[in-house]
Amino acid sequence: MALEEGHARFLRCIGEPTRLQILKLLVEGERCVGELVGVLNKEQSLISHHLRALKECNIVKERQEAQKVYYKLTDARLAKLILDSEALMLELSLCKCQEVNYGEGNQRSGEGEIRPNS
Amino acid sequence: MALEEGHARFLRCIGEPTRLQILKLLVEGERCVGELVGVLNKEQSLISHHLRALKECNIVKERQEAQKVYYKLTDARLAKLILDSEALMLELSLCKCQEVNYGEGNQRSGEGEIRPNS
DNA sequence: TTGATATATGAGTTATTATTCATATAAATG
DNA sequence: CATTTATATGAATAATAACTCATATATCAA
Repeated sequence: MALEEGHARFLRCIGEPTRLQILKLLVEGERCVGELVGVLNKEQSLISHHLRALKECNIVKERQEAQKVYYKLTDARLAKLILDSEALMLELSLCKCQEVNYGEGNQRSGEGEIRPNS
Repeated sequence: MALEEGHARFLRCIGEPTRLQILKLLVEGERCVGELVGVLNKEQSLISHHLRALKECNIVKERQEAQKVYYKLTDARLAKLILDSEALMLELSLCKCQEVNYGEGNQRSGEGEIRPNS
């Protein structure tokens, strides 16, 4: 059962919304922590914690440049896995979020942009 | 962010050791609850709860025959995803379970620390 | 009908994980 | 040196999720 434990741990590590957002940005290329914080508009410590979780699973690796730390995927096949699983989820309506519809996936959050709810 | 939520939910649904064990059996073909309970040697109610979770995510579907209920994957691509992600996990040593080493411990890591425990 | 078998369910408890807050480290800059 | 900028960390709390136990439902067989 050890095999399933590692496998499960890996899938759960990917399977968290904020980490998925991070990973989808890293699919496009290397990003430093500050960029991720800015784009995702979340607390810096939260992003750091999630990056650590990803690093501990060998899903991402880091590279320091001056004060900044850049992260990227450890392997291109991870990008494929992430994108493929997303496509499959959508196509098979797996885990449909009943209260939300996916079609409007256009999040263009700059930093500090706050939308008044209507 | 709704997209990532469904995606994450799906990955977490797969990413649980017992559910993965179930799924890997279903990759080979349809199984009824009793068979799963017998093979996995876990409580019947636990297996039932996990099957329900998988069903709610549309990952498996059921078919009743007499008293027995047979489960199978809803789509063959799920089997591929499960097997591919396992292979990738093994190949990249993602989320290595500290207490067990997977294949043969033949990985010569550059300067990585080899910590059998943490 | 009764009893046996197969599966499902809900409540309660425990375990795990995410998030925040405060603070620490570390590199650059003046 | 002190300060600013970028990132990391630990403790505490909040939110989820797994598991067990008791029990419910449903089908079959006598």
